[in-house]
Amino acid sequence: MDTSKLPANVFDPNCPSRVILQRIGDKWASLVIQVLGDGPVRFSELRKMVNVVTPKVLTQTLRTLERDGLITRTIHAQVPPRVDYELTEMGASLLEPLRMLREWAESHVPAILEARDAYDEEQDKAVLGPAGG
Amino acid sequence: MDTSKLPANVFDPNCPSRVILQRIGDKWASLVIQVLGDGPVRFSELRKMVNVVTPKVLTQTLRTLERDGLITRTIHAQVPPRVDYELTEMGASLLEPLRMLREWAESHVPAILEARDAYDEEQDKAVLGPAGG
DNA sequence: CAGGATCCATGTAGATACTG
DNA sequence: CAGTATCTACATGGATCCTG
Repeated sequence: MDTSKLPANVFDPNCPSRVILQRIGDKWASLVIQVLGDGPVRFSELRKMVNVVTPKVLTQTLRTLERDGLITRTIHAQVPPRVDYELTEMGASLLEPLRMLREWAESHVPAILEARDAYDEEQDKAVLGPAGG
Repeated sequence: MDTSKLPANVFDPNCPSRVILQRIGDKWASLVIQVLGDGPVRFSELRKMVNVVTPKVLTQTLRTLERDGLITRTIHAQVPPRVDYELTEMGASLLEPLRMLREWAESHVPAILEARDAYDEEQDKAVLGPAGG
């Protein structure tokens, strides 16, 4: 495949654009981004919104996002401590494609569930044999 | 959480729409879908396009996609054997959101790389200490 | 409040060898 | 050609405990 004309190409295993797609599939990253879409949120608020994530994992997620320039981390030197996370411009620009994907996902849930059901039934029949039903 | 009014919600850990997002981030799934965007492709062709995937992993990916109703698997009873994979209508409908995401990813690669560089430099400085530079 | 450190469970990818 | 079976390696997520 000739990819010399392209600045980036997901089909190239060495291309960083690959990791971006995987960032979207990250269990928490895309959720965090969407939560931050409404404005800055502090750590504890973030935890409440995604509900069941441990601080370690949330921190990991946030650091990765920060490193990639998608969010900023602002420390308020106060008592009690307060740290706000906010989308950067680049992070905000991801909101739209992400929203489309989320809408696709949410709207196709029933169809996918049906497909799975049908598939699993076929598999069961096959395992039981043609005379098993 | 009361989600009775919603058909689906990515913020609910129990909602299947979550796994869809992760399917997008799957190392091979989204690539396969995009390859199949041009029409049916057989197993060996698929392997060549994504190049480095082992048959086991590719099969796994394809089965999952098939189970979710995103692709179909057609066996041609011939010698040599031939199996074609093809997008379903639903699978094809994922092409658009996926393409947008891919474009976002590919176009933002430089900015992200820069952000990482900057971030890593800051970290190094912090580790060395204020008098270390 | 906002994490860091440590240990553990799991899932997913890959290597390798074999089959219809 | 198109897979399946088995084993291994590593990344990711989570539980628990501790700190500025």
